[in-house]
Amino acid sequence: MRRTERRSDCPVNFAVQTFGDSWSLIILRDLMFTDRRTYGDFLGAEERIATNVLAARLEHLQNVGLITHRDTGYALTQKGLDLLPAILDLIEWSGKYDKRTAAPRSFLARVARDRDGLIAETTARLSAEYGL
Amino acid sequence: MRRTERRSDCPVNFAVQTFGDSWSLIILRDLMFTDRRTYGDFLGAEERIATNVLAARLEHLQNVGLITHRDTGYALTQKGLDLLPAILDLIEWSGKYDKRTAAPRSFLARVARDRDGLIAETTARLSAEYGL
DNA sequence: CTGTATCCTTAGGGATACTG
DNA sequence: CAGTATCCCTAAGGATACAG
Repeated sequence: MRRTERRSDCPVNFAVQTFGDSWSLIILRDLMFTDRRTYGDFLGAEERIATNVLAARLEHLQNVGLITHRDTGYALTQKGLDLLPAILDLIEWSGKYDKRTAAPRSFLARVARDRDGLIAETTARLSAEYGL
Repeated sequence: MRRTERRSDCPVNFAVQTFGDSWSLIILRDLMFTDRRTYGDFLGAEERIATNVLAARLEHLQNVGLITHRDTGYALTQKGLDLLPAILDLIEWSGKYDKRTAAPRSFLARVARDRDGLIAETTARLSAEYGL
């Protein structure tokens, strides 16, 4: 994202400019689908983000209101949790087109067959954990 | 995307690394929701992409199989069209959180109330146009 | 353990002139 | 109209040492 000013008021552009870098979605994924919650946890993720980059992304995600920082670690905000449907769609899409995908077949099946239920269930669980 | 090798087989990562740059989704948006189909059309979009960048993104999107190039202009592939649900979710999310969003209220209302219907309708229309 | 601070590199992007 | 070709530049990312 070279240009810092908003390129347009298009909603797709808003999304791209808000979390369309190469690490934000990875961190949100961790907060949604894994038990990683702390700085050290995120560093342990398979993708091997650099320490300074992680710090920068965490700060950015706080600035745009997608996460907060508590004593227990980082937490999703409602705004961040509201990206769950979109991210599930991305997972479903990748599951369909990436032959090497690590997404469990059972999970992909569930997304395809019961997307709404999965969203409801996951939202409930995460809302409880994050106190939303 | 500094690292060119795949960072992991996580489906979220696959999506990020496939179209997670700052222009791919803008082009896909044009092919889904506007009548822009040609190089010149894309250049005319509000976001003002540079000519060389556009050419590079169009080539990339062809390489990853999201679009094709016909005499009539660029077209979505099935793989590209399959990103419609995710993009609609992003639009819905931006509509909710971006005060300045240019997304028409009527469209946002439709997405919220009848997402499945909207997807079906749009998919049908675009499938016909693109011959999928 | 949770970050900062540095230093460095490069891909991505921006501007613009040009070509078939 | 549909791109190429250049040149340039900076933000994003990577590596690693250090600090509280």
